[in-house]
Amino acid sequence: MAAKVTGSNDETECSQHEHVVNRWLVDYYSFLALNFFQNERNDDFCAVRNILDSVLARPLESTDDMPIKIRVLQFLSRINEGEKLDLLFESDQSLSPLESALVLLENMNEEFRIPQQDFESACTSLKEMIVVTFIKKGEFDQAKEVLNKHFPKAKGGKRAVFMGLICRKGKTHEVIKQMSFQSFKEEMLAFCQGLCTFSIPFLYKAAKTLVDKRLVEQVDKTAEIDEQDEPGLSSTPQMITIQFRPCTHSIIQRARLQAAYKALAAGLDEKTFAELEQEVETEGQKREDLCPHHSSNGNGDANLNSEQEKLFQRNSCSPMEASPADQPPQTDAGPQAQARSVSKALYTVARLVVEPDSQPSSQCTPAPEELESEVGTEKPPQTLVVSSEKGFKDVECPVADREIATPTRKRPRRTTRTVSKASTSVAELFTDFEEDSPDPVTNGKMQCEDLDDQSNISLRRNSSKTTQSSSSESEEDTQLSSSFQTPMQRPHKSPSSGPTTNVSVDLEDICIRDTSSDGSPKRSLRHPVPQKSSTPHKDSAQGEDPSHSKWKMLYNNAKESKSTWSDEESYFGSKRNTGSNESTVSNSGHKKRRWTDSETQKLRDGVKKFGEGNWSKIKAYYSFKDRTNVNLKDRWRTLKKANMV
DNA sequence: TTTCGGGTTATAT
DNA sequence: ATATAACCCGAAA
Repeated sequence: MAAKVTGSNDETECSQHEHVVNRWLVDYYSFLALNFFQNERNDDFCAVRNILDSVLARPLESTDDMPIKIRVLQFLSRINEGEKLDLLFESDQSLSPLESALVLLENMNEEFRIPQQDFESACTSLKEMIVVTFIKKGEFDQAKEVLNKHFPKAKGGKRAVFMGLICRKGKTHEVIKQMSFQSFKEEMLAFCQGLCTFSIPFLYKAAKTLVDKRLVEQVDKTAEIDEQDEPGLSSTPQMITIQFRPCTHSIIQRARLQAAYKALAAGLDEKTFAELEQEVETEGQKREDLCPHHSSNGNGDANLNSEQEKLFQRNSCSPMEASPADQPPQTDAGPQAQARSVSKALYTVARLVVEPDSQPSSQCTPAPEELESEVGTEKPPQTLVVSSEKGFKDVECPVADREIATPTRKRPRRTTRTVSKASTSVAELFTDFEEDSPDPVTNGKMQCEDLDDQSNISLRRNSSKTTQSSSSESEEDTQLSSSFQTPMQRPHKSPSSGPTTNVSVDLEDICIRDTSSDGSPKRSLRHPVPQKSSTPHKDSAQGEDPSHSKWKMLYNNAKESKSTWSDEESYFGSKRNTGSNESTVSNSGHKKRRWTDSETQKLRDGVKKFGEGNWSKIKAYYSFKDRTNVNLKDRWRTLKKANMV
């Protein structure tokens, strides 16, 4: 807040605003994307994903769970295109969408704390689906390759079945029939929902509130209009509170409007105010027609009305406006202020949208805080009317009940506030929404029906996870950052940067560091090896892409928010622990980081390409997150020892 | 500076 | 408590 206040600078303020708004947008579209994925609305999912790419290219505030959400969406994007083997998410390696998803999954496992069992399960399903997909498409050579790669040794009956099919070039088998891609997608979705909660976004709630409000107003309007029409009013109108109910066409406003109109139209012979009004009414009616709910029974839903009224009363404006914008996500100003200011930097840098390379690094600072969670409150489901869009509908339904979603946030401070909505001022209202979120309970509900079960579960996990995730992120960046399709480039290594970073590798490094609070973008992220993006591209398309950059940014932001800055390293502990040890994490030091399959595979490829012992070359060519030459060497030694090479 | 190999330590079982 | 993967450190090239 401080920042805001001080914000003498318009520019600064604007950029800050943009960060906030973009955060809302990301939240909102992430939510929408998940719903589309869930409802099998492929086109809508892709469209929203593209929007997200664009928004992510802009500076924005991050929240604790934003990084994982982004990762999740990237992951789901790949899953969604899983059967399209011609799509490439990673430029370099021609990985199929599902292989790309696997890489992302492994990175997520490192960056966030994912319950090991869930991870293993998802991983296995994904690996099997990779093989099955190749088999179904008749790509037996690739199927064999991935089978050997991911299921090196015996792994039960399925491996044998797959191998049998591959050998005889058969595409059908009971086992394969049972593995429908649809159920696989559902499984992956369930897994993702366990990783983070896509609570009802602020914008959604705000829109809903507005819609509801309109309904109510209409009702009121009809009632009140009569009164207002009276001529007398016009005289004193102004004083009246503009504030109350302004946004809508409330009566009061009308009076003001009339006065204003008279003044402005004084010498003209345009329509009289009354005529004008008439037109408006006509329009209004038309509108009503469109929305049966409201019009038909003015007061129709009691629920709605009452609730909305509350909102309205407090808010003078449409909810949207009033909302949270102001509130910084977190409660206290202190940190926030910082965050925001930082973001500014982002602003500038960030935009690089166009060029993937440019990366702003860091920047965005995150505001940790929170998200607003909730405006919620509204209950009436019906609001739908307004939303003509299908998309919304889907969303709405679930939501309708209550929302409140509060994601888990990890952020510390926050005064505990109870969520009472009753709070008075508008501002508070929003504030509450945003901050409070603590109620997990409510959260769950938002998800669509199918998910419900899961959602509960997910919530819990999330909470723990998200937290972790925040701190952890290391590798992911890579992914995010890289996301997008870029086909080409490998990493260039950037000029050598310090020892640590070096190589082109991953953004992760970068990101993490970036996060370091300073905000100075030190490392630019380059996209090294591009890995995947959310948006696939066939080859042709490449053109734009801001996508990755955005993802990266997000990432960065997100990370930053977390905190860890200080640490230089990326993961603070992260890794995978199964959970228990945070202590370890906390240690400044590093803990041991287990090698992922993808890393191991890169190492194998590297040795194959450059020969054993040329660790520095291998490290420079491939992106290894936070591995030193010696680490590579040691890993190779381990592999040899285990006869895995 | 990079690589190697022995020793140490964190982690999973 | 044990086995082992991951990591550290000093020496050598």
